[in-house]
Parts: sequence; C-alpha cells; structure tokens
Amino acid sequence: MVSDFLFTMKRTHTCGELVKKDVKKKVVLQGWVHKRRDHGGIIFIDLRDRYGLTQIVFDPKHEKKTHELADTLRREDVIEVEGKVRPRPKTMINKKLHTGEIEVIINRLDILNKAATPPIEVDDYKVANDDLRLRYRYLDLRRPMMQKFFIARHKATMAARNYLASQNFLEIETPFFVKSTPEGARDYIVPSRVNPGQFYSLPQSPQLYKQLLMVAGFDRYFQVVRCMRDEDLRIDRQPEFTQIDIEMTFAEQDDVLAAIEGTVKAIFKEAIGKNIKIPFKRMPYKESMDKYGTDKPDLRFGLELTEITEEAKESDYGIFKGAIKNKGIVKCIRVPVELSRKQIDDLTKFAQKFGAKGLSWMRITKKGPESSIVKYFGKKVLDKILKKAKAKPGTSLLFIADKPSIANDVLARIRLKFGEDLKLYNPKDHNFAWIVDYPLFEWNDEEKKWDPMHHIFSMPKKECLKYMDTDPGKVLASLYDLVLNGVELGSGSIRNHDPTLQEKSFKIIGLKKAEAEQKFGFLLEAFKYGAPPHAGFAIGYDRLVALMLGFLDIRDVIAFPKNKAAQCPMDGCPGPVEDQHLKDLNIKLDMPKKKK
RNA sequence: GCCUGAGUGGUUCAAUGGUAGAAUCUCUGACUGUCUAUCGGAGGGUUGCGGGUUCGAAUCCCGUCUUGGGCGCCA
Repeated sequence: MVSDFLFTMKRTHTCGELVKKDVKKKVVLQGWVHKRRDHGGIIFIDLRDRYGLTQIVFDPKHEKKTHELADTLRREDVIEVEGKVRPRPKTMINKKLHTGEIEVIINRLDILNKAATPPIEVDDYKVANDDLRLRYRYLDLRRPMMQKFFIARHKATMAARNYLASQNFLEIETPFFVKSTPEGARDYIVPSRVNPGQFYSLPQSPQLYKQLLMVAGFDRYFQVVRCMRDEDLRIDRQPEFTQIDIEMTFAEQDDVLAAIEGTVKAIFKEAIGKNIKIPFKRMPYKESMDKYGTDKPDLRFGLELTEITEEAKESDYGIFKGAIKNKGIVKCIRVPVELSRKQIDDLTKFAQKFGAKGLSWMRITKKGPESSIVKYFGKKVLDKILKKAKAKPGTSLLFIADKPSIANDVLARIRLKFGEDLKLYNPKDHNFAWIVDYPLFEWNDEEKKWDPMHHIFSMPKKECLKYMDTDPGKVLASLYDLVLNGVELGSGSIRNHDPTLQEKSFKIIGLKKAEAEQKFGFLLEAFKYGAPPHAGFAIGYDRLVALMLGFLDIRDVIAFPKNKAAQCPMDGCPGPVEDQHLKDLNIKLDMPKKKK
C-alpha cells in the first residue's frame, strides 16, 4: 500500500500501512477510535480507517497533556494524531494486524469530531439485527468486514472492466428511462411530466439497447449496469441490482462463453487471489434436468437422480401406475443413509410443501429393501430399480411419481437438503458450470400456450429449425446459463437477427404481428438495415460477488440495500410526495380502503 | 396473498406459569504493555402493542404491528 496519493493531505499515512521499516518515522494519522484500552497510565487506542488498524499509544511520561486529552476519547471519535513510529516489544507483536509489529507513540492529538454513543457497535464480533444494520447503514459499513467486502467488489469490478477492455469491449451507457414492455418481471414506472399520462419504465436489463449497439456496429459492448425489477425480494434478489452485461458481434456461443470465463477468472484472481479453472464444465439442459432435476444444479456433490418410469410400469404399485397414466414420470434419489421413520415423515411433509402428493421410499438394509411398497414389485423389477439407482445396503431410495415438473423440482430440493445436511461439499468451493442447449419454448399448461423459456430473441439451433412449425417443444436454442454452486448467475444466447425467423418465434408464443410491432417495432425495424449476427450474456453481479466471498446475501455487497418490504429503513423511502407534485403529473391516488 | 421463525436494558442474548438476568455499552474507580485489555462500583427494562386466561404471564390464548427466511412471483 503506497501513500503517495496523500501528499497534499495532512495525514502522512493510512492506518493500514505502517510496518517495521517505517520505525522512527514521524507520522500524522487520521481516523476513528475503534477500541480503547486504558491502563491507568498508558492508553492504547486502535485507530481505524478503511485501510486497517494502527495501535497508537498515549503515555503520560511522554506527553502529559496529550495523554489527559486522550483520556476523554470514546469509540468512533474522529481524531488526528501526530507521533513517531516505534517497534513493539517482541512479546507484544500482534500477528493478526498488518501493522502489528509497530505502534505510534503520540505527542499531539486533535479531536476532529466527537461522536455520540453509536446505537450499534462497529464491531465484527457482535453484529446488530438486519433492521438496525440498515437503519444505521453508515455505521454498519464501517465494520472492517463490510469494508473488506466492498473493497473486494471494487477490485472485482475493475478486473472485469480491465479484462473486457483488453478484449476490445467498449463500455457504453444505455438509458434508464425506457419503453415499457409488460412481459416478464414487473417494471418500475416513472411518470413523464412533459408527456401527460405517459410513463417511462426503468429497465430490467439493457437487452434491446445492447442489441441495437451491435446493429450500430460497436462490435463488442459491455456495461456494469443497474437493472430494476418490481418483484418481491429474496436473500439474493433486490429491486435494483447490478449486471455485467456484454454483447458481441459475429460471435459464436464459444466466443461468448470464453469472454465470460475470462471475466470471471480475472475477477476471482484480482478480488480474492483465487485461480479459477477455465473453461467451465458444460452440460446440456436435458442432462441437467435428468440428473439433478433442475437447470441450476449444485455440482459440488453427487446424489444424482434416477428415472425409473419404465421399470415402474412393470410393477403393481397403484400410485406409480396412476401417475404414469397421467403423463407423469417416476424418479428417485438415492441417499447414503438408512432413513428413520421420523426422517421419512419429515421428508414427506417437505415434499408436500412443494407440490408432491406424497413420497414413496425404500430403506436398503443388509437384509434387502424394506418398505411397505416392496410387495408391489416383482423381484426382477425390484433388482432392476435397485441396480439402476445404485442402491446398496446402508442407503435409502426416495421416489416421486408426478408430472415431470413436480417430480424434478421436489427431488432437486430433497437433493439440496441432503447435500447440506450431510455436509457433502466444501462450502468454500466455487463450482461453475454452463448449462447449454435450452429449449426455446416451454409449454404453459395453465394458459395452454407456448412461452419463451428465457429470451424470445434467441436463435433456434439450425438442426431444430424443422420443428418450428411442427413441434416447438423440440426446438433447442443457443441459450446458455451460468451456474455457480447451484445459483443462477446469468444467462445469454445467440440472438435471432433474422426478421423472418423472429416473426415465427413471435407467432409460436402467440404474439400477434401488430402487437410485436407495437412492442418491439424499433428493434425489428433496425434488423432490416443490416443487422449482424450477435450474441451476448449478462452476469448477475451482486450474486457473483457474494458467492465469491462465500455467502448468499447480496445485501452484504450492496452499500444501501432495501429490506424485505423494498424499503430503506435509513432514509425511509419509499414515501408519499406532495400533492402539487402529483398534480403536475396529472396523477390521482386511488388507494384501496384498509380492511377492518 | 400463503407458510414459517423472531421481537426482553443502547446492543447481542438468557430466563419450567412464581423476585426479569448475563455480556457488551454508558458513567465511574483501580491499574504503565494491552490488543474484543483486566478487575471493581453504578446506571440502564411498561419483556413490540392491545385484549384474554390465571392467585400470578416475558412465558399460555386471541388480535395486531415490525422484522428475518421461504412459497407464489421473478419470460
């Protein structure tokens, strides 16, 4: 850490940089009183700034008046001190601190600002509850741990920018006031005063704009960009969040994946010094669904699922046969323990919570499979199932017979539960994977129509074009997701730059020509004038940084996040506005009456 | 909208239906080598709020508010 940048300032060093070689230097430090250890005579204070802690010493024998003033110091006072660096006695070296070999003996103390007693402690040992942390965020952010997170985030952002710039990507800003497209997530909207009755939307992503930048010939674009979605919050979902958004012209899928892999590698290297192996594993969507029941599998552990629909047909078990008759499947997971009755009861409740009708099970003991359903299976079929699922003594099988979506979802959740409960993985691992070859369309059973699985502007794979008219469910696209430890980190695709093909896609999802024209006309028009093939990706950046640092809560890497109700306990937003303000916008409130 | 957990000194937590405690913090005393200093003393509580049951409620019941996690939602 070099302090050249301080040359115009009164302080000569930060609180994180003085080491043995600085001994005898006369220094001026500024910072916050972190901890105070008063020995009656000598007083030690840990002086804190974002760079670290430095122990400063007030000795009555050294400078009596300064020592008396130091006696009045309390935590979080802001002070300036002048003194001399000296080595600590050998037995008093603090190995936990970078500055632990030295201390500064102080002869001058200026109290720059006394602090009122803080309502929460600025201390990583005792963290206040979420509400207070957000209410006094500026104090919470002073904690060394939080500062570390934001320093890491900054380094990560710089690494991404540098890497992408080195690969010829240009950072170009796209608008925040955009046209509303009422599909997918709910938009935040902003009234336009100069266009009465009209609204802007805040973007959920710069998707269409970055594609237009490709039409404009910028070749490679990126942006570290805020996106907004008016949906309910989760531990890894905030109403505004950051994406690293990229788009590339004349690029194949491998080019985009390589660009993202390079970015992620640079981020981990620069921010936490970790070398990540690239390229990441690639797994087709279908394989992921078959093996893990989800398109965002946590690959830090095994516990793969086994489908036994065919075998189940040969049984006399009514529940399995009934489900199969109903277009369902039978799938199971083998867990490496003999489950107790109580565990099975709990798992059944767990499964029902997520829509399963029930949970069938077999416990494999040394004597063979034990379960009330064993009797419905002939020995041959039973052996086939046990072999297929690799069920050995000391394991158990859990079966779900249901619609594929439910069987997969529930088993995927059970798999995660066992992975966590049995500690089948190292929580510090970072296991990246690409899920590729997604279907372009997904059947919406409730509305009896095709929905885009991800992104309607994606290019169908060449070999699938023949199914566009006959069987849209079979159409795979060059659509890819990045997954880290079971968390979706982003998605992208090769875009559809062919207007005719795009119209076909719209038609399949039931978007009428006029409607498409109204919503995306500007994009379709642009595509007429020489749109190059292009592809892109967007990384959920808050999630990436949080997972990189070893946790899931993205609020710890967002300086001023919202609470679960999308409010900020610090400034109190959202709040009402003045009547005149609403009048200027021609807006009248029509609030529902509160229930009594 | 639904499910589930929490709400007790400033803060973090404890307390079988029977005197609300501890640590930290604040103030204060002692102490010249600590490093989340240590050792004493003091201060600090309408147990979120409103009802109810009970001789007696932090504890049980009902309602309500705040907050965490999840489901729905997030193409």
